[in-house]
Amino acid sequence: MSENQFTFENKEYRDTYRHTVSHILAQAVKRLYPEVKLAIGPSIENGFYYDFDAPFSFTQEHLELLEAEMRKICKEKLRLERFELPRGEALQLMEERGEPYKVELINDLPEGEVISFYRQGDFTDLCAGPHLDTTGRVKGNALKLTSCTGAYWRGDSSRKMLQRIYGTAFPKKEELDAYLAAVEEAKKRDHNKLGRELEYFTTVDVIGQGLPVLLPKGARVVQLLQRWVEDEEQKRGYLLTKTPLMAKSDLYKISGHWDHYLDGMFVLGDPHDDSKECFALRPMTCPFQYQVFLNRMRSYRDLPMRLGETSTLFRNEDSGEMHGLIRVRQFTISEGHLILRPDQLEAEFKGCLELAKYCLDTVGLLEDCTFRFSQWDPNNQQKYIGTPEQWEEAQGIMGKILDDLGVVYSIGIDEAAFYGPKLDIQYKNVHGKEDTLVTIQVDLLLAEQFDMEYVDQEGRKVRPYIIHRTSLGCYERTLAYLIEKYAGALPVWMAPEQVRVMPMTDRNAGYAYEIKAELEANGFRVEIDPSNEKIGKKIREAQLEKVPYMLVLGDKEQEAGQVAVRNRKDGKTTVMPLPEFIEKLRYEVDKKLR
RNA sequence: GCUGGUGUGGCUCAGAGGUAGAGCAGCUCACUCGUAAUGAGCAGGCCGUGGGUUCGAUUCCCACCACCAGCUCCA
Repeated sequence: MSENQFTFENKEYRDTYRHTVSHILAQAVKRLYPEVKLAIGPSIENGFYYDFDAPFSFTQEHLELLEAEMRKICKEKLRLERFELPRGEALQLMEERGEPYKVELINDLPEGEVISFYRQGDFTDLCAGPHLDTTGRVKGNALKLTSCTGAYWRGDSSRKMLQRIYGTAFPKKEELDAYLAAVEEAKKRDHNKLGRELEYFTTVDVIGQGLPVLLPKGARVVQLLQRWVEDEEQKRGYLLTKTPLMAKSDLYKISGHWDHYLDGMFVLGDPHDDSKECFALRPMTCPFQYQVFLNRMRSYRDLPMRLGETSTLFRNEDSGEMHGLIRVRQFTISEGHLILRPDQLEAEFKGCLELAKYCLDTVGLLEDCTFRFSQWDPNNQQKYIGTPEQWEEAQGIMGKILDDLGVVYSIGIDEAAFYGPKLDIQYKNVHGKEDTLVTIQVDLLLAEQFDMEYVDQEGRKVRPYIIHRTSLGCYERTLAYLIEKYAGALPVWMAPEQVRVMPMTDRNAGYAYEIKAELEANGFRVEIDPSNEKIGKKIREAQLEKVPYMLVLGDKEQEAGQVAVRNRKDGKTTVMPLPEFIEKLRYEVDKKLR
């Protein structure tokens, strides 16, 4: 065994260490509150948690008492001893100790599975291990209970909500402090805070949950991303469509949304009253865009048909789901559907992936993305349309494409759309929570529902394949991640305010306005500092540091007909003629430099 | 939807059972200043909304709404 096996560089050791700390937490809980029942307590990415069923709510005060008890347990240097029991004795032990959750876990273990326990002093827990040999190896001053919150038993929302205590632990206190400081630092980039401070968006009580208002700055960024994506798609052979934001229930009955997605839709009218028309706002664009294909009889020569749309969607999310710009009830995505001959599937899928990667790379998010192959769950068939055979076929084809393209992906079971498997491109926010940014989906089912067909070379009518895809995903969500990625200081090409003009004195105000007008005439986004326009007022510094360039204009510059350019990146000021600055800006914007 | 927390002028917060404060931002005036904070004055609040308890509530209780973290669900 080499020495560095017992450091946090080694994930296995790190997990073992933190899992042991979670046992120490459970032991502390049982010592202080014996009536509390134990559930499970694994290590996770940045620490560990343990779920408890307690007749009271844990508070910050409880956590502090528990931390103190945990430190005590570390000092006691209790040995962790593993032992195995046959099923009957294991059940008896947990029943005697009054642990119903552990009893359930044992009952669910497959026949023949080894049932192991770990004992440390007066505490024994059902656990597969592994663990450290003694609680003395845990540094008491380098562990911290970070939060407590609700969590469903076995992740099932129909079962009891338990209380989860999150914590973390490191081998040294300095490492713990550095981690906690990094977490605090990350929170400063939180788009939900920064985006409001910098006036990208706001929310309004009387408008409602999940319905953010994009303020001029946020709207500007979204607008230029949309224009750019639409142009890029046009270059790649996409046809732009504009389809309605709502439709009669009839459309959704054909698509399957009425049966599989009704809870997620905003319905206008009474779905149970057949005497009147009933509408619903669209939660997806698919059934609308298919109508473009269905407009007339299609030939194999028409395929692939690549349809793109900057599409606004409405989804009636549960009230607790909304989060800033990341999870909302109305959003706009770079939607698109490709209608294909089967032999075109692989090449077109590749084209979609290349486009998505190009878009994400250009805005700077690709380097932090991960890929997930989202599959159906054969044990949850009521969620999906189609037969197991059709699903196996679609997933088989998609898996082969992904492998051929060398995509490194994880597999997400029961993460598929109701009509097909997906490649989801995932991104984590500053809190470490992951969401889908871009999705590319293979759909062999909906063409049949909509009776879509084309005439092949032999004159036969054939069902096309369909790819559902986004290129930059949802603009609101993308904006949120951009704010977090750049801490609000967006690259010049997408910055809502590219240049701030600051007259030194009001003698220079006229000159400043001339410069501003000239820059705007060249298509740049400029503001005059609203407070410095008059002398002696303060600068809006919090926003100012997010603006890429500041032009300081005093008597000297005015007389020489120049501008003093302060670059945000290095803080340096360079004096140059305006045309030179315009050229510099134009270069950065055209090249989309970051 | 579930668990916990929060809700006081545009923002950050203080306050207390008798009907509200500070700093910053805003406006006015003065000051003409070289790259993150000039000075003086003014204005701004039905203390999230609706009920209840009370002589009296923004402060106590209930419901609802919104915001935050997490769970579940999803782009």
